Amino acid sequence: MDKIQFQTALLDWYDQNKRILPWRDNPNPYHVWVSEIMLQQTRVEAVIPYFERFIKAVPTISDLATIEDDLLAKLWEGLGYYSRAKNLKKAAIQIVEKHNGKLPDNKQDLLSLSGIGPYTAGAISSIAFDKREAAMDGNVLRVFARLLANTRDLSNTQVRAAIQTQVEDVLPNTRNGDFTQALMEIGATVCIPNGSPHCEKCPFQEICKAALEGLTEQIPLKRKKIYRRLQNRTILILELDGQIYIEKRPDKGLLAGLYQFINLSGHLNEAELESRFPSAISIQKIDSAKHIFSHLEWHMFGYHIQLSKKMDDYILVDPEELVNTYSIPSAFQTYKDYILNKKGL
DNA sequence: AACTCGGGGGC
DNA sequence: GCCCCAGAGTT
Repeated sequence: MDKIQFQTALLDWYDQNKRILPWRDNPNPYHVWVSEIMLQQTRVEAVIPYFERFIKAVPTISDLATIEDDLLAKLWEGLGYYSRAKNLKKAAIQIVEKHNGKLPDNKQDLLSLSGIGPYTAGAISSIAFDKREAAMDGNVLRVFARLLANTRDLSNTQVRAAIQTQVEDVLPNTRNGDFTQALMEIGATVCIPNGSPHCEKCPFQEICKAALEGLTEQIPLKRKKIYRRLQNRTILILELDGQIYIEKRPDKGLLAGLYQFINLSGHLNEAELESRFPSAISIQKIDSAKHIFSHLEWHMFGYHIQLSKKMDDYILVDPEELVNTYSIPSAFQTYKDYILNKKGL
């Protein structure tokens, strides 16, 4: 199978098997950009509802450049990797100021924008502008590793660079956007990472070295295990006459700039909370919860504390307002549910 | 090169 | 539980 045959086989497969996805309806550069940012380390199925809501709420780059930070955070609530949203707005401002309000079409200028790295620059320039650029994501890496039976560690920089060159060598002279998407699509739906790949549905089953040699389970090489550090925390539903206290997280670090219930480091008992909140009318232990991040784990105790006096520094909100306007990350979902279930308190 | 940064789906 | 996902930014 020569290069032309490879391209034709892949594009034919794509034409017959591509999924209907909202960012493919009207793939203007802005839509492609937003979708690519949302799709970073995030599954297609998770992105779809966020993308549709986001485009309705923020239809253009100039809308994005001037969006209120809290609204932006709310539109990203639950999607994770929240710096993506901040960088998205930052890049929109850069585009308005330096690129006449239009997304640049070439990889180099795209790379200068916040939140756009090598993969996303290649993806946007090929998908939105049909440029002859490679976009190497986890799918493409895996597909090529299997095609060529590359048993090396794909986290290695040199191995990735070699595969990047191999991808660039087969890029077509037309339909570059479809070619980029087709490589990822076949990786996501046929040449899948977990479980067995669906080689019987693959147009390359007769040239794929991993398939021919029975190595699809061994390739790509398993990445080494990552250990998470554990943190104990105590989450407080601080209530004053049916309203709840929340606070804004610092604008750097984990869950930056999002809102949260008042919480403390460690697992506190009722006596410790009594001395810390002398104006408490009642202290009731509620649900415990665990939340897993990529690199750490929160083990949470929960307390519902009714107060008799106002507190400084914190934000007092109605339960409806808390749910409808403040972006509260999924780590606190158990305690959000507690409030919703107990509304009326 | 290693670490930070979220959350969830599928097994 | 465990793996990994249309990765980028920082250290």
